[in-house]
Amino acid sequence: MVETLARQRCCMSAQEICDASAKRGGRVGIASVYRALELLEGEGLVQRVEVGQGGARYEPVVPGGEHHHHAVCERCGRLTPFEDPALERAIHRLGSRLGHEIRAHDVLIKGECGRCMRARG
Amino acid sequence: MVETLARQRCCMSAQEICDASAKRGGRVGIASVYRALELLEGEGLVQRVEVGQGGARYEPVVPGGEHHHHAVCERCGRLTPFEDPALERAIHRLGSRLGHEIRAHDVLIKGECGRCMRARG
DNA sequence: GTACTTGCAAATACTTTGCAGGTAT
DNA sequence: ATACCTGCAAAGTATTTGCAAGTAC
Repeated sequence: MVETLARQRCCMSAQEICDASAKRGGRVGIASVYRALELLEGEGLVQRVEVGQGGARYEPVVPGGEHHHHAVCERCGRLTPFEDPALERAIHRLGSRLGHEIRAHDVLIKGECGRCMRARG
Repeated sequence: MVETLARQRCCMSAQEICDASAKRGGRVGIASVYRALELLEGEGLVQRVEVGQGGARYEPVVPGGEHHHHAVCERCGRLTPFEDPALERAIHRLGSRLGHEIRAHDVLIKGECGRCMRARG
């Protein structure tokens, strides 16, 4: 059941995970969702993403695989995932220069999304 | 007085700003701090930084000047600011590729800080 | 006085914890 | 029976809002 939670692709809030699980038959309390997320995050299977809209979101970590970041639209709130090798390279190069381990990193871009730009000016 | 808040250099929590202001004579309620931060953030004079430790932090934005990001130590919680031109370049290049405006961006590095690495293994 | 700002206290939102009941071993 | 997992409800923290009082014009 804990597995069910992490099966969603995109990042979701704890509440969304709870609701989504409920819809597919598995009734879960919000407390259990948080408890499961805490465990999964500890195992490195889920990562917490903060998009500055009150409330964290969580998304599964693909074990050895792709790695993306998020762009959040300041107008509609839509979250767009993206990946960029040059960005990753820049961050990993930082490791040697900085006297700080880079166990994980997160990049958040804020601005208007393409959809809103097209819809308005 | 609103100015007093943003005069601190590093990023602080709302509560820290409140306490710091109180110490230098200006008694401010936490509510006013949040109200001022909201305004200043709207004006682009202050930016909210989320380091995933429950509670946002805020720091003044140097108008045309330097721009840094943060590395947070997973062991001691210490926050280390850093800047990296290559990283900035990578992000700005992203702008053209991504169908998303880049009005602001944030990079957070998580890992053990130099001090902790030296103190332990 | 009218308009605006402020701090306090109450209200909210999100997350964590205590606990009693249920399941597995 | 023991150990573990669960949901509910209570407790906590962070942030926002309502409001009456204070200040500026």
